[in-house]
Amino acid sequence: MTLPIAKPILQVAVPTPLRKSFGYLLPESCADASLKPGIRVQVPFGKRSLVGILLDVKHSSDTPQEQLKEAERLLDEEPILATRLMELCLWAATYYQHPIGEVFAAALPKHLRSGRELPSNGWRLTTRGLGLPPGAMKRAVQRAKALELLQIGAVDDRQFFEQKISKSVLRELSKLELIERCAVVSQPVKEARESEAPPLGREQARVIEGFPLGRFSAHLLDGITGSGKTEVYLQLIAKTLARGEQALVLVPEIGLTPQTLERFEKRFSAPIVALHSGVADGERLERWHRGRLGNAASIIGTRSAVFAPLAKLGLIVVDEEHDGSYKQQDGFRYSARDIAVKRAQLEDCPVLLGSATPSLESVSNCQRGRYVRHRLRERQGGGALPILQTIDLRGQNLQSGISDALLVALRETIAAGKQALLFLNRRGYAPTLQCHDCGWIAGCEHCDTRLTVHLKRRQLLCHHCGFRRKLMNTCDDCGSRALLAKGLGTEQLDSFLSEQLHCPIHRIDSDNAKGRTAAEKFAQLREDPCPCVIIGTQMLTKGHHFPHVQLVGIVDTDALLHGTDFRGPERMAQLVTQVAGRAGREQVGGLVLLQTHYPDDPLLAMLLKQEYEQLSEKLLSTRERQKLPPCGHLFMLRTDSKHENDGEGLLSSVKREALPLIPRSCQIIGPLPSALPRRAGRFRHQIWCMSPVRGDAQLALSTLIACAENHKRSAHTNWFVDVDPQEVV
DNA sequence: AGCACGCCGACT
DNA sequence: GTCGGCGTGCTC
Repeated sequence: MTLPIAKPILQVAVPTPLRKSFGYLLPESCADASLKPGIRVQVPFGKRSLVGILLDVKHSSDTPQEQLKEAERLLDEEPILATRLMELCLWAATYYQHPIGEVFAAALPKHLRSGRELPSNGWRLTTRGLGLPPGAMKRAVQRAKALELLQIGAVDDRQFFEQKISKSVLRELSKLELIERCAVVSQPVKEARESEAPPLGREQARVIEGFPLGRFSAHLLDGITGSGKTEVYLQLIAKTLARGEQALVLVPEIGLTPQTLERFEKRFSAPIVALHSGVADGERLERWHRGRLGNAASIIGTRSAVFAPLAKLGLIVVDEEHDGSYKQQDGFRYSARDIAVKRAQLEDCPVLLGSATPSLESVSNCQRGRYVRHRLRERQGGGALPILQTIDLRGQNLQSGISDALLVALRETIAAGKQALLFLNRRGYAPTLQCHDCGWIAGCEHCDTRLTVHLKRRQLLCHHCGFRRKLMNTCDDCGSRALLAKGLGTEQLDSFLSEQLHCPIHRIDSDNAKGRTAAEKFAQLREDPCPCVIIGTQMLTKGHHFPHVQLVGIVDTDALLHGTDFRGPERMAQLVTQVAGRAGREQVGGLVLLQTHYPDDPLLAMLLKQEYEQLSEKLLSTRERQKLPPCGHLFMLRTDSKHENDGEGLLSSVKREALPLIPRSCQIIGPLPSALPRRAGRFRHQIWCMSPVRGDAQLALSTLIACAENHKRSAHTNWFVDVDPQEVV
């Protein structure tokens, strides 16, 4: 007697915001297909047809068999996601409690999500080609050579090129239906011919020599600006390539400038592939595929590149690991840095997090022995550290936010033929427009915020939602013409300094320098040592070198001092240290001046000593006392709603229902309105879910999610979760 | 999130 | 009469 063989059930991750996977029957026509997890499956879903990822093949299902639909077709023969990437996505879906289908969608290039075929990169014999007698086409030398090569199996384009078999020969064979295009896995490019590796410093050499490739370990490269972190990355990548393995390098969103990429490309003969938001979909698929097949020696990319496939991953580098842009701020809110560490674990390779100002998360991981800490305290090329000083603003005369002392310092710097840099984290001319007669303030129609004055554009702009209106001449309320632009922005600094100083003023902010323009400006400032003033926002801080800058001025230190959330002091310390690091790299006597009304502030005092490490330990002990991240775990359930009280109402009832089921170690705080209660016309609220035990916080969050899912969905109220939130405002 | 169903008001 | 507004419910 034979047992009835149960029909296989395909468990599929479907791109939908539902937190589950879906089961499908295997169509008869695919009965003999190989069903490897990681292939794409086209499935009916409601009235639609979607591309999902096969997670598993089962023989039973929770849903009754008769409710299962048949899958429409299998889109791949071989998995497009390797086992380890599948594991990584599954882990991320659990860790971030995010719908599995959307996690997979985030890990795939758009073209693969929409069901397109993988690009072909080689040739294989057709059935007819396989049937050819050995030694066929003896007289057509080139064709015979091609067929000979193909006897072993599929061959990629690069090998034909190396064997000097031309494309036309292959095209003819293809016309004869002897060969066809296909996707081939090729060997990673092994030759890592390094060029012009500069001599290493003692500290750098120690890191590289002792670095354990070949198995999982996590490392923090804690190196002051100018200490040569990038050189350490490059040499470790070289070692990785020499082992026949590939490297994955993550950089912050703005860090992947053409110069950065160039530095990597110049160094290695092996192909380096860049993945960032500027790469178009078609090209992205091409590059993604090259990594998967081993044709790319390394991938360097921003956040989403953490999911990029690499056939033989041997090293992951996360540069400027403290940078906030690694955390996605909408939809699937993952941290690429944290996923990178998990990925290294799954791939069994080392991960190196680098920063001059490590996040408290990483500092804490070092203290707990989870990461190995490597310190680089010497500046390469011997550049001296700049001197930090405060300018006490109390009672001082200010013009456009600049004190006389700072103005003098600027004049002296320019007179000495050097460059100066001013940091002000506020673009536009002024943050407020106020009526001098009645006190009216120009506010945004859609947000609880003021409109920023942009004088050159004659516009008022909301920096939160993008709302704009023409700069008016009269007050909306009383019609007075006495309108004052109050407060300070980079545009105003620009025009003030243009009057005061007789040198070029370069403003670098997103109004003024975007994309290519910014890159060109950076390049120009790097090359040209002529005296000038560079004014910039946060854009300045992200890893750019300004070798000729001698003076750095932090115009509004107090704004940084009074940050909005518990990460404020940490961000302040990182920002000031990073900005200070722009000074004096190749100059002696670099000077950083911080304008402040609070020269005695303890945080500032510590910053002046330039002991970020001690400072971060101090901040960490404060977090320890408050049980805030990374010393406690923080998850949030957030809402945004059209009507003021809907979100809060939803959160209150979710909290009430969930509370009895929540672990004792958990603290549930809220619902609270967000610091900017209304943004882009929507009201925002949140619940904090905190516990010293991660598992407990996770459990509490899933309870909250379960309760939220039980509420009927309203068209006007959205809710979403944020695990390890970056901004708590 | 889509997408359809279904129930009410104000148009040809 | 029916076009379309959005509240409600479902997706293997």
